[in-house]
Amino acid sequence: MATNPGPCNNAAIRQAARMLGQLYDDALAPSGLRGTQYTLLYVIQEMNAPTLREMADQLVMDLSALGRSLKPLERDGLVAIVADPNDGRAKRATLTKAGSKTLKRALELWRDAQDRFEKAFGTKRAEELRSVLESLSSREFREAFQNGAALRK
Amino acid sequence: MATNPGPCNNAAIRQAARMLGQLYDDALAPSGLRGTQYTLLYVIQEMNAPTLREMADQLVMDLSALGRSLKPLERDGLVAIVADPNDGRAKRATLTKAGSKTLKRALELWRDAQDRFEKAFGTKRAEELRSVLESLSSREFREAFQNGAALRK
DNA sequence: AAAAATCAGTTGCATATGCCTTGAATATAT
DNA sequence: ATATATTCAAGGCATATGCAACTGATTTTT
Repeated sequence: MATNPGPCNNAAIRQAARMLGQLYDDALAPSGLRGTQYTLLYVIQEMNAPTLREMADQLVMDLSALGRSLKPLERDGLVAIVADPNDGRAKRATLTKAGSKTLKRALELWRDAQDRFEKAFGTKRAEELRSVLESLSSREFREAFQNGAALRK
Repeated sequence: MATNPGPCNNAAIRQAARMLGQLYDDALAPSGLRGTQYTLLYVIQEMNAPTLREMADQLVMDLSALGRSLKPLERDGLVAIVADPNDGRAKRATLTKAGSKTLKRALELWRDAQDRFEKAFGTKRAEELRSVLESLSSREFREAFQNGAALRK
């Protein structure tokens, strides 16, 4: 039974995130990227030069936090932040050649980690995990929680 | 379908943790505690003056990270770190009177948040969530992942 | 008992994140 | 066309976390 932080959903997810974060960080280490950085590069490629705002929304993260997280990647020449030609306020994140290359390399490591995850956790459970996490990250859930109301599916 | 950070388990759990963290932080705000701090106080009470090492193990977190997280609580007089009488190396975390009081107050806020969570997320789903998170945090899973093997259990 | 291996915490260094404020640019309302 | 509101990003400030190096204390070897 352990003195688990109570069945606190928040504590539980943070703990699991810390744990998994380390495993993925280790797996990606050869690429020089941390798990979070891999995600950033991936999203930049996927969204094709998104503005920081768009990226932050996509990742459900604070804009300033995102900006800071990109700094190390910029410094290391993997990401370039360029002004948006149509909106003087916006800036877009793009992958440099080195960034694309690093991402490509990291993708392989990531895939391997993902595979090991499925194997160790079980396909069924993994499916279940992603499913609940997706619900958690949804706007619907947040609103339902804030309203103290039930999730209307 | 959105450009979800790929079905990356790591990215997904971090995202969900960020989201939920904010909701719990908001809920606990009246007590002056962040979600993580609430957890620390709770664990200290639950484990009854644990050494930092014991706490760190329980929370599956880095010892130095724990030590630093306790600093603000110490500074604010909610937690006191005392030397272990039997082991010159160890230190134990204890709640001060103010700490207990704050925790008690926070507990109510937490319970409310937890309730809203169940209601918004659904009891069944909540159950599912805690179940997968617990598996994730287990030593067995970590080892299985690292060995690239399947979880024998 | 002396030397060697371990263990608990601390500190330096670095990333991850969030909130609030500020400045510049754009969009809206009048 | 102006004044006003909104939006994007940056900066200051603070917590959350991890790793590696280091010190002091305890345990294990020899």
